[in-house]
Amino acid sequence: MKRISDYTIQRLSKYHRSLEILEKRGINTVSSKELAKIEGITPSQIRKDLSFFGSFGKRGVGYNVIELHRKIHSIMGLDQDWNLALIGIGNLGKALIEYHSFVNINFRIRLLVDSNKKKIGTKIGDLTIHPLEKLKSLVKTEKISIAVVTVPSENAQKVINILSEAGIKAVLNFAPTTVIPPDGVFIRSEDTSIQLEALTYYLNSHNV
Amino acid sequence: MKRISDYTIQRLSKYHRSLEILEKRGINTVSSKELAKIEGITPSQIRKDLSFFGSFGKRGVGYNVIELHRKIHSIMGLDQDWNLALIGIGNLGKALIEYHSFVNINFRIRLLVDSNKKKIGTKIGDLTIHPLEKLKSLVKTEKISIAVVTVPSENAQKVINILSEAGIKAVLNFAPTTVIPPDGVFIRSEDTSIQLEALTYYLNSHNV
DNA sequence: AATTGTGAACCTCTTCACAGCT
DNA sequence: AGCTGTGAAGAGGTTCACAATT
Repeated sequence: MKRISDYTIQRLSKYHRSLEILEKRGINTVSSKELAKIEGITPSQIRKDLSFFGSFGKRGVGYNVIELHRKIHSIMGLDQDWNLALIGIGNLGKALIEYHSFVNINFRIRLLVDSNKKKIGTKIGDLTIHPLEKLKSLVKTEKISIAVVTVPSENAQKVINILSEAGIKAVLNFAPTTVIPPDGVFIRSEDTSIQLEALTYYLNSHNV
Repeated sequence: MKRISDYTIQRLSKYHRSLEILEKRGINTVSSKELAKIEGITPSQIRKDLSFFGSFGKRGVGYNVIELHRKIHSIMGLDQDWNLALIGIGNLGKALIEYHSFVNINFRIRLLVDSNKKKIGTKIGDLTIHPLEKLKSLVKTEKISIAVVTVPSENAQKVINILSEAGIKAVLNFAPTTVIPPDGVFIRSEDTSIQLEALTYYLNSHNV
């Protein structure tokens, strides 16, 4: 199959969420026009995105909400559950553990890791904090496939390299720094300060 | 001036951060090639990004680190401080208040707002939680220009519309839902579940 | 009559390649 | 000799427009 762009993938995830809401409201059918209105994009964009994966609609009618939801669910790899490791148990890490929306039905934090000796061995909920050295074996026993990295910026690259050696192929990075993906590792970053600075750029340039 | 793409703005923010680190290390000069290595992108990308704003380098030499840092600092609107309002004081909101990297030198949370009557009037640090109804007047007195929205998804659009009416032009949205920007309002979103689902998509499709 | 699915056109972003400076 | 700045080429993403289908 032709490589699908990242833009398409992120939009699919949004469609997935919107379809879930429509489904809960008992709506049976949605057209690309209606969904586009919800998403704030064009109908063609939606049709094009879906076309990479098949033909899910009925001409003259639209898409069956339940069917399309299920289809995207499967495309996104959500037919299975995913076990996460959280690396770096500071304020942000703790907030993520408690953050309700984060503990989605498909994602479960199964492993806590920190390098601070004072933290190692202590518990949060029913999870014990482990040292980085144990990562390789714990990744196997806990069947971890995604690591969430909330360590300080200066340690992020090093930690991600270690994760890669331990067999982790996907990382969600919260450290506000550029990290270079090791071979075969997917990294996505959430970087609040970049977002804020993008806003100040626009505010600043808009008032000139 | 020609409209600058969002990609360029986000990269400038990254260059800014890298230059800060180089500056602290006492490095005087950096070439586009060297900076590109740090950022994991091409040298032409960096030169092109900078070219939208002027010519800051010396041919045959490279860029003066301090000078380029200062220039980007100014482009990004960081010559001034920015006052933020935090709307929605749940777990995530509290984490953001405490999150050290968030309290950058240029950004300061000055106003807390929530709609829960039990929370209104209580304090976090030296800030009191105010009701949404007082927003309009408080935005003025506290000189707020950016709102950070950490309310539940179902309230996000409504809250953002109210923020817009109160004169807010820039929003950083953490609610995991699509929001349509009111006229003249810049919105940027951090959406952890989209990032995670992008990762599961890649993990899933990579193993086929 | 309405809406999908899609090739083609269009637009935007990235990379190339080289003239111009230091 | 080395590196920037930039027009042109290339790659990639979005929108158009219309035939196909219900």
